Amino acid sequence: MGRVTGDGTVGKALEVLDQVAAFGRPVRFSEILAQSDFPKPTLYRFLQTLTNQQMLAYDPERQTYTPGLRLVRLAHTAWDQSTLAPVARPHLDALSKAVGETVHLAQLDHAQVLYIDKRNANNPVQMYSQAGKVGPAYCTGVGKVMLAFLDQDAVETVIEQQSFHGFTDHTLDSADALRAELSDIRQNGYGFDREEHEPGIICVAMPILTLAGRVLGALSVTSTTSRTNLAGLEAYVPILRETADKITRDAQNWSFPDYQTKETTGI
Amino acid sequence: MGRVTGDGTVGKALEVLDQVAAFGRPVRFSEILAQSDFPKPTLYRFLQTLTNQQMLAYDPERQTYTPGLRLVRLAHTAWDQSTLAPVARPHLDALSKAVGETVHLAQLDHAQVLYIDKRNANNPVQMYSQAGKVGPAYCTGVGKVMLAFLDQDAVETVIEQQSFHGFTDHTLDSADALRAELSDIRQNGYGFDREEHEPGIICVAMPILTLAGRVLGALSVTSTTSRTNLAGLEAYVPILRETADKITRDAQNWSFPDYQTKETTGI
DNA sequence: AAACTAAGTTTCACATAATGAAACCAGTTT
DNA sequence: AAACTGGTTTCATTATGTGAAACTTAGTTT
Repeated sequence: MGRVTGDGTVGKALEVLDQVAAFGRPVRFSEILAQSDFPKPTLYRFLQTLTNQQMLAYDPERQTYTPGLRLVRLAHTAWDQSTLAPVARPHLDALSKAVGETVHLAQLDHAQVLYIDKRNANNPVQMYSQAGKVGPAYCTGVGKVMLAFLDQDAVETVIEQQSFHGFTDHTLDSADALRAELSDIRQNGYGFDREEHEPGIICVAMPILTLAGRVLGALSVTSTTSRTNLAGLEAYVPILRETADKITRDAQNWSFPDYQTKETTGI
Repeated sequence: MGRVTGDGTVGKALEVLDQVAAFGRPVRFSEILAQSDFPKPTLYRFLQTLTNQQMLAYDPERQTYTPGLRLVRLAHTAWDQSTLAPVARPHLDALSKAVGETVHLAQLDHAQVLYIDKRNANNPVQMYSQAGKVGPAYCTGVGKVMLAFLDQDAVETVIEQQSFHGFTDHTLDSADALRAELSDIRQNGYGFDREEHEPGIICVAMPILTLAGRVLGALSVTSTTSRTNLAGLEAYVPILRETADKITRDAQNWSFPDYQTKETTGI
């Protein structure tokens, strides 16, 4: 039959969940239906189930669905256990204090960049708003340095999945351009975003690798062309490398999360 | 046969997901099996499906499961669309700056307090680590003020679900004690945490209500007995009330999320 | 090295649960 | 009042999920 999901009913339900999330705003049944491959009653049932399960929230007033609170609860654990964030946190704090610019911590998820943590330039942060955000891999500093250190065939798989939308006129808009850039990055050990995603926004990025060389994530320091330039950002390379190394070291050791006291401090 | 979930296969799968998350650490198949009502192969299949779907992450090295990255992605949207956080953010920033103490924004989820956002006292924040965290309703400032303004029968339902564990010797450890406290809070319009959850930790909390009086969430300012006392915290009541009012007002207006430009700023 | 054991994985007959065409039920519009 | 449109329910059919039992490693013991 038609290409669906694999993973049976559960997979299908999660597909619906993704669809709703993808709208990025409260959506009505009919809007989802229009996007969906599922027949009306099937979709209807999934939405009911997901809502029951608090994976979606339903606003009876406006008759709209949004992703539900249960996700927030679950994600807390996910963030704390399946990402670099807890290990990286102190190092990210230090880095942030040292450079005084916006810093990001990201990981690769599928073929996308997933932002895991962030410190804002000066104003005391509004984080989670950004953690969990996804972005294109081919035109962000963190994205490119992570791709650069993937193994050859993994890169190709990921490259195939990029859509190469030209955000600015500096955006690398072809697989070949990207391959060349990745090769450069591999050479240097770090990379830049030269206003490739947003005009005026530049960054320098450093991969976080295991001792064996596997990609764990990436760090970046972001600024604007009005405040500095690439040469200015390059000055941060040493401290970025240091920070990345520390994270690597901690991650390596910490990999035995031997029964940490689950809740030492109350919230 | 035995009480399960309702919501068919999807519900069961999500139950498993919760179980894994509840461990709060990477878990092996056999550990989950021990907790689970599902027979071995059934559980096995669910874990496979969830892992496939990135709702769980599997570490083949240690043979352990943890909540997966997909949750982080999804929660971002949930947080941004189904919580007070985006509306409250600027007001929370202002409040934080004004009082210089740790402030929390929370909502009620099931019978628990779900922390949605936070600003730390002085050190520039490590938020998401806390957002998504859940806590008991009966012995936190935010929990109690939210319960206080629920309608009568809703309160009773919630009270039944509390477990009344005595965290400290100030903890309200019975339904009746709690009912009395709620009545006081209703009188005053705000409430305290008198070291009920953690010794030395006190807070003043203010509900966020709709104009019609329905509970949306709660705010709190937290401090320690070494730095101040309840009278000291009470001084924050006016600014807390003001902040809560502003959030109410914005939430009321903002409820038509009329096609906001999905991504104005890149990350 | 043969005999246990425990943890994880696969099989397969069976029963349950998901499926979706069609029908139904508001509200709205023509 | 007839013809939409968006949402909900029914129900026979079928696909899917189910779990006892069997099997496969890998790790211990005798």
